[in-house]
Amino acid sequence: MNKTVVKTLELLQLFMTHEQLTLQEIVKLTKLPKTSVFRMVQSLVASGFLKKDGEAYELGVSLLQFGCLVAERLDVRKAALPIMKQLKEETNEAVNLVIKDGDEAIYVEKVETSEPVRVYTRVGRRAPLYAGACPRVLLAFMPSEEQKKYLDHVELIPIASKTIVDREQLKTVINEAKKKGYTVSHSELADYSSAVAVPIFNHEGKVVAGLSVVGPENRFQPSYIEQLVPKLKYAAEQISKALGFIGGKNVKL
Amino acid sequence: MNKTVVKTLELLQLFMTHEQLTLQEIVKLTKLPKTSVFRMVQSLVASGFLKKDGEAYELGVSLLQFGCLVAERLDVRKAALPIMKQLKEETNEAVNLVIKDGDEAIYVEKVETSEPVRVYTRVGRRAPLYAGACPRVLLAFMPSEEQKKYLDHVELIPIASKTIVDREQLKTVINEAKKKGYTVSHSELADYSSAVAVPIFNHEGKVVAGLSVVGPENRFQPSYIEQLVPKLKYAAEQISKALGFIGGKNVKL
DNA sequence: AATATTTATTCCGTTATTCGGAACAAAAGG
DNA sequence: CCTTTTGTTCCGAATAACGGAATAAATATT
Repeated sequence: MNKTVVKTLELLQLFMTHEQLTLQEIVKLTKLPKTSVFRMVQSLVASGFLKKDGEAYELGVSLLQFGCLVAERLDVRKAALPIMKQLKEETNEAVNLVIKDGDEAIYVEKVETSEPVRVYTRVGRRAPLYAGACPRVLLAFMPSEEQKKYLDHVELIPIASKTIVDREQLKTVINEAKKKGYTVSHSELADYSSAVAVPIFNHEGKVVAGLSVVGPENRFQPSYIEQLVPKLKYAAEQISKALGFIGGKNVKL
Repeated sequence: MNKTVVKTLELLQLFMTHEQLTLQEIVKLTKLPKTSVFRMVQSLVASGFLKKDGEAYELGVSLLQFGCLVAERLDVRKAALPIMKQLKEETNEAVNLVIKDGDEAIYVEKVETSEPVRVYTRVGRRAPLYAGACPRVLLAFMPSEEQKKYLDHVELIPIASKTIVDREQLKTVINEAKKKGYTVSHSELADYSSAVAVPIFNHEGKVVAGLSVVGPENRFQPSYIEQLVPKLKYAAEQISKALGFIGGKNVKL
């Protein structure tokens, strides 16, 4: 592996949380020698990944191009989008699609609602697999050994007021999700926001994505959730079918 | 500057034109020693910029995150989107927004139409500044010395059937654009597609983007274009105002 | 089933490149 | 005018990248 490259790309990651950074600021954040940072930044600028905007540096538009390519090439996303829109029409709630990336969930598509009170999620956002309905549905339906390994090692850090931080409770919730085929979250990733999520399977019967309906907590009462679940399940089924999943078969676990 | 980093990021650029690449294929394309390519690819995988999908490598979802961040942070885009949607409603044609990135134009936003016959442009797509209405409008309104330098050195390569490849003709078209405040293209970037574009200015009176209406060539007759121009100009004015441009003032050239 | 072939990965001595302190330059602030 | 801050260049030392060759793994061929 190539140390310099990894370090340089780590540096680039700083720009995920900082819109603009001056050389000095990068030096402080990375605690790397100024000269080294300078060289790395130069290289990133030369490659179009950063650009200098007056004093400070910011992400280059090349990254926009890459991002769009990735979005286009995600075929779950392609299959899901029309059905997500339909689901939004039926429920009048925001609909999200997440996939697993390592030990994290990443939001790859969203359909916003026009409701005055709504929950905003950003495409590209990451969340741990244990928090939030949509990430957790990925966790619940992942191969059982992998799941076990994850559950044994993961550190449960609170993100919002009701993030599950108890390992046993998490296991219970996951088992319930597996049994019922969906999972619900209240204020796990953001306060006052709730979600209901179901899994999407590919042609091999493997979970490839989670589909969720998200909205303000006060609206997500049990009776309302009961109404949402069949709609979500139907949508997920449609998407899974589009990916070649043969309905009815048992999921490999 | 950091050679290894630049080379590695060059390698990554291969994935803009190739959805998937195996190690072998990368070696052939780059003509670099296998071991070096291997190391670079490993580094990119470690940083989440590539991921291994079975045999081959493909772009990692980290890039989706970066792309979304860039999109969000482009304030021209923020200001333009609602007005672009409105313009689409008025004209029933696809609307594009491009900005300049070095010697190229890059499409940063689009609003699609529901017309059966339409032109598809991908966000993140690049085009030279001399071809297509939208890129050319950036060229026409850029600072005159910079424009001169560009025009003296650029190599005019045909892209579609009517791409302008004659330097003098290009200069004429640019001067016309400056005078009229808009420019038109027919089959310059893609056959049978036409566009009308106008400039967007920021608070300093500098051109920061081009706004265009794109559609099938047969629909874009002179009489139709005459109808489009005022609508486009009005929309561009709105966006420019949102960016702090004080209308009426002369543009710095 | 054994062998050939292609592709991926590890090893390791050589050397080019990165490293980083220090000096320098430029700009901002007192 | 001097001080301070931030960005850029220099250069010898040290390390990290290089790449040929060997190995391993997976595929194809006989």
